[in-house]
Amino acid sequence: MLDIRRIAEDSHGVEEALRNKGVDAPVAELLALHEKRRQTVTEVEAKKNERNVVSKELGARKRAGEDISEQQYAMRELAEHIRGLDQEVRDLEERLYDQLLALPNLPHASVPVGADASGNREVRAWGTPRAFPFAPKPHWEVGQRLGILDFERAARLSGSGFPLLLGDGARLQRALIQFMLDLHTREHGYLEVAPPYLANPAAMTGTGQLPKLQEDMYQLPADSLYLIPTAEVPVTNIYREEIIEKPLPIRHVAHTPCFRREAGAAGKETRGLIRVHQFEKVELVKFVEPDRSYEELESLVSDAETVLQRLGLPYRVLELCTGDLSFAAAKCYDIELWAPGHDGWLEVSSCSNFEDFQARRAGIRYRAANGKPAFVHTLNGSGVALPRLLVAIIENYQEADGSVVIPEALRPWMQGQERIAPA
RNA sequence: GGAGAGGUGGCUGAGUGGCUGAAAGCAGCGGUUUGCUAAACCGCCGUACUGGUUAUCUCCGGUACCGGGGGUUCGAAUCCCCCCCUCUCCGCCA
Repeated sequence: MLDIRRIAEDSHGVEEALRNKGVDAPVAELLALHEKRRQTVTEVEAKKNERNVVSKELGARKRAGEDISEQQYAMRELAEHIRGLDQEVRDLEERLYDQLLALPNLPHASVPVGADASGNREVRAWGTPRAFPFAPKPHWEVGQRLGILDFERAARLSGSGFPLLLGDGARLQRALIQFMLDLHTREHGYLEVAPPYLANPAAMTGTGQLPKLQEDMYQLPADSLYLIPTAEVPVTNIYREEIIEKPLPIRHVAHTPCFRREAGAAGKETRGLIRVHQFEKVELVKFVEPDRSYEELESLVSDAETVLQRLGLPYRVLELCTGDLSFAAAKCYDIELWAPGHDGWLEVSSCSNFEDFQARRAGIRYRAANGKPAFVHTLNGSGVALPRLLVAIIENYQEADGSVVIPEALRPWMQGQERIAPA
């Protein structure tokens, strides 16, 4: 959520920043609501002061045995007036709040201006795609022949877009999760957490999934809960409505399943494991002091990159332009893996600095150097998402005979197994 | 799911209609004492909104907040209603 006072101070700057993100913000209307609310609050508070003063006086006179029924009648009218003004303030605040909740975050000044993904900038690339002596196959062919992926039976269970891993496929995924959790906790200083997979509307609003992205989520209306689309939601909301007293930064890593409806998506970009309704992900989340959040963003990206480097998978890092930034992000890097069978790049991580956007929505604060409460900056990034990581491993490490070599760095988590061969 | 108990400031814990933004203790901050540490003593010590003042971190007021929402009353932490959460017991269950 944006700070209405910041909008008031620099309405033109805010308008332009939002336009770069492709949003036409009703700034004038927001400011009018804000001003009207302030006036009404001032008015009702004066009335309440009067009520408090007179009530105290009436109490004393009543105890002294005076007849105060006439004044009580006048006070009843005052109370009625106050009730009306209170309602007016509530209405104004609700309208203002709803509008502010619908506004996306402002892009950071360093973010390149652009309308869509074509404006993204490659900041670096790592690794060299392997030269194949044969035509590399897509992962769904390799995986189905190995018997580690079964899309048809999965569809019978749940519908299309739900993965079913079998045997060494399931085992490979489990090993990758362990490998990543161990890496981030032992070498990168993250504290592992195992959060709930269902979250309430307040949590979803805190991180920015609500109100805009309601249609993208699986809902459980009987219990007013949503299945989490990412561990970002439960982990970031751990400190909702708190003034964090422990020292910052706080770095958390969590492995969770993620659920996304992905309504409308279909075609080449969704084949096999590339875009699914349910997937596993290891997520990194940070709570940091505002003046350190951009260096923490760089180290976050680097922590995710380490996973791919250890596994020997070629990737590139993109800096997203203003038009491609997600709703809540001020700045974001995507990491994309090379997938030779798919013959394209696959996003496996998205590392964002939300600055105080989520913190303001969720009420996550810390004590600044002057002892006053202030909003933290929140960041998160995948470290990394499993299905596309599996795709990249299967496609990059496939052999002519249809087997898949297990990356050396992963073998300790696979009890030394070196390859997945046809059964 | 059923029955009961309870939700007060960072923590513990008083408070059943006005004298309570809230006793007391702990923790924290500042100071005195001290060779250092500790102890002792003194003071400070919630959040948000809002008016004025001021150099953005100042100062002086006001309003609201004792799980959330609504109500009764001139006046509610305190009385009533609904909801949420925690604990105990029973039931169910991985």
